[in-house]
Amino acid sequence: MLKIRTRFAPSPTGMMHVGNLRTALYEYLIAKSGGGDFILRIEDTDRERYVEGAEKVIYETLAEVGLKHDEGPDVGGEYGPYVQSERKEIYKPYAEQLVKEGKAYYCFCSKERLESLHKDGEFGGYDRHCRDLSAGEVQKHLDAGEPYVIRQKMPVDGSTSFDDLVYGEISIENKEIEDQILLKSDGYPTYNFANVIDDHLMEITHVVRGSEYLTSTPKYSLLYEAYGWDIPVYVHLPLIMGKNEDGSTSKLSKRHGSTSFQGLVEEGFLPETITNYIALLGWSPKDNREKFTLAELVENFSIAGISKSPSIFDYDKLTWLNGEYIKAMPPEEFLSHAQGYYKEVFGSKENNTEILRSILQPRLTKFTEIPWLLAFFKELPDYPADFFINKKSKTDLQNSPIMLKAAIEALESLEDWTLESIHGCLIALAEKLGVKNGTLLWPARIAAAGTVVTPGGAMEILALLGKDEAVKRLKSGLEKIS
RNA sequence: GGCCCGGUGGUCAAGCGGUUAAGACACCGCCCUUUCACGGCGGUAACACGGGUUCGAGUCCCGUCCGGGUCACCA
Repeated sequence: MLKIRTRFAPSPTGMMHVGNLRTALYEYLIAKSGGGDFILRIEDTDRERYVEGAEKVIYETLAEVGLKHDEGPDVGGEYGPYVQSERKEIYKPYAEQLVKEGKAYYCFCSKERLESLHKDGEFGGYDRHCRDLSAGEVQKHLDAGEPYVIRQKMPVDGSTSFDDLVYGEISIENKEIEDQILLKSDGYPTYNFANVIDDHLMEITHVVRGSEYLTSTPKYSLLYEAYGWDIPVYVHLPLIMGKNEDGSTSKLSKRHGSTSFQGLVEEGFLPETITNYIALLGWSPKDNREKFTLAELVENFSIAGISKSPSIFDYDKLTWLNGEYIKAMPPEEFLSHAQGYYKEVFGSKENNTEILRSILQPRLTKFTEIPWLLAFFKELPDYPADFFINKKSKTDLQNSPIMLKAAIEALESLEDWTLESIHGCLIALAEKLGVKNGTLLWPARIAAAGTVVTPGGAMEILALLGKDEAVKRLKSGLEKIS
């Protein structure tokens, strides 16, 4: 059996959309799960849409998620060059070969004429105006230096079908297929044409792409047939959709939220979360597993698990998954992600990263939440007295001052200020006072944080605050309700 | 509009002729708890519709409806 070769063929036109990334991921998985090669090819035949720097984004994104390509513009390979603009000279002879064989022809129709064709009602394609020009006429136009494109002659009757590993056999009437342009008037090949030539030359075995290509695939097959080449295995992927505000769905786009890999990362999603999540959009493993590293995906992936129906990108589930990844992080890794955000809150002030991690790690879904989660450390919010009232903890405006007063006294005499000592001190105090822990700790936490919802409990917050600031806040809380 | 593809809870989805129709996210409730979370337990919620085929259909066939894709000198 032939070695599997798949290719990711993005156009450098901007950010890396999650749909594209998912295609790249599946191409990588198909290749790697079968011991094959994954190739990167840049398709920049549209010089009008070319965006400076977009190529770099492609390299960086692939590197960041770990989709290492075996061949490509930056790593080389035996089938180069891997940038289509550098392959420009390759395509023309192939197009001309078809002209010589009578399978393609020169077309001198102006853009205006083509446009007028579209305006007149239902017409669905080129009217083949130049298809039967005589050799003499063609030569005349050529000699006059008129711009031309080369079009492939498509069969007029019958139908063309192909097999797709996901969608099965698909058949399209040939009358639906127009005489497609192979070579544009600027000398560049069209996407469809360059794609076929390159895939053949690069010996790509599996063509993997979004299902929006399903209806144009017969055109590809017809090209392979014209050259007498083997047709590759087709694997079309269901589309990723977004949900609109009115409840309808459409192709995922900006109005649905961040849709580029970069945007999601900026929002706080980890690259491994994104990879894991998009792998599950349109594919499911045999078992019910949800968490996969890239290596585990390679092990478990199979084309049979790809579904046909489009799926909606769900930010809620992505957020949950991100939290799972955060929870599973070893302490050092957690710290390296959190450090920058700690600085935003604490500045250069030293802080107990171990306590911070213990209160943050179980509840974080994104590291970007840290600043607002910890905002009360930076500055005590102005809070109303009735925050001290809590039914479950049995606290009210009468007993809260008593609790605070007792806590201040006990804490002030505490010599070393550690989580353990504070814990021991306050638990003992509650017992001494004959109240449940909550009755003492609720007011303490409110006074220390000035907010009802906090990561961690009273003790962690007091410990992190440091003795001076902690006592100061407790006292100001006491004043508030005295 | 023509053509192509799809249609299991709000979302991701398992299911390949016989199941009480999995699981996950979200949501709700209970428990735990020094708050909110986390965690544990439980709950609400689905085979688009109509015809066939079959002893038996979410699973196969046809039609309808709905959704999406595609109809460029874009990729």
